[in-house]
Amino acid sequence: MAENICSFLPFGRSLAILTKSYFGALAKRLEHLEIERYYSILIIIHKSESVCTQHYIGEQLKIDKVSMVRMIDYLIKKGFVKKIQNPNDRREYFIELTPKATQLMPELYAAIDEVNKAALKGLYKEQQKMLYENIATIQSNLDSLPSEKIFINYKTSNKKI
Amino acid sequence: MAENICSFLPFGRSLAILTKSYFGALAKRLEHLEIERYYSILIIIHKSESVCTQHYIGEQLKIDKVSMVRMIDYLIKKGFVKKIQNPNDRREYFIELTPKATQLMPELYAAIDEVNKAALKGLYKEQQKMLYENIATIQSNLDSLPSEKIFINYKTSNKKI
DNA sequence: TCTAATTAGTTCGTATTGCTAACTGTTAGT
DNA sequence: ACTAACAGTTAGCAATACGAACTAATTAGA
Repeated sequence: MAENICSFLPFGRSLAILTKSYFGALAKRLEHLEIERYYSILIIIHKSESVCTQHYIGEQLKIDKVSMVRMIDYLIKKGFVKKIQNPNDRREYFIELTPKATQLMPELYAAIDEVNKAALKGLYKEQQKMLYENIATIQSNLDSLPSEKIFINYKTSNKKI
Repeated sequence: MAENICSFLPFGRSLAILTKSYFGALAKRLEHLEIERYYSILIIIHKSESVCTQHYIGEQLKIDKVSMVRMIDYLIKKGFVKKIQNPNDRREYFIELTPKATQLMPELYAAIDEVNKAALKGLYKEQQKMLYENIATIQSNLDSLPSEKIFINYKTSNKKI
């Protein structure tokens, strides 16, 4: 088509489709691992310089606390994180990586790096930098707008394409 | 933080959060309308130069056929589209906008334009153009990677933030 | 022509996630 | 001591993606 029909769609629609494709590729790249979701939670914990509560993780990833409970439960069940009550504030629990998860992190970073590189192929370093900056700008613009909460899910299926 | 923790996350995570924010803002901007979802389906139909089958719409928006059934049913129930069996291939149904939907389209485009403008505020026209191009490039890169199907949902809630 | 394969769309069941609301236990403020 | 706020939990609802099985219609092939 001369004028792609997608150019009329809301900007966010392009992003949604892009996001979907990205996580599809990442899931494929990581399918040999024992875990197929919640990588970002592991990264937040791993990269955090301090201890992480569920509240903190949820804030970073914009995940609500109820969903956080479910996700952390899953990660505990899989043996990737453990929950340690903060003795100084017993309402909180510190979420920590198990050795099993720690051991897995380099591979996770490598996979992410690989998919990022593949996704950004053909963009000059300058363009990549600008892209990240623009995304940050847009995020900041949107954060200042009135909005309704929106629900976004990612779930891998077993179907290969 | 000097080095934002988010910079370590998969690129797609930034996109996911951005997408979420975008649709939150758009939903807010459109909350006075009688419809709160599936705008993109209406746009695909409206902008298409030919008739639209469910199959075609799903392909454009990367929505699976089962979900398409539900969405079209919703739009029919709301009186925004109607389904007309193709006499030349009675397996197919053409999805068409009702006058009610047609009448609503200008406002929808205006709202999208407004949110897009707000989202892209601070980016020069050149940068915006580059952004769109880069997104298209990345999409094309990702389309050529092996992937698993991924599930993405958007649902507005009633909670205001 | 007759049969098999394919296609458009539907229905059912399952899984995931976000939300609200109500709840427990803990901490902080007055 | 009493109350409010907070971290996290639980239960239930809604929305969406998926696979599988299905119907009806069409197309391809022998």
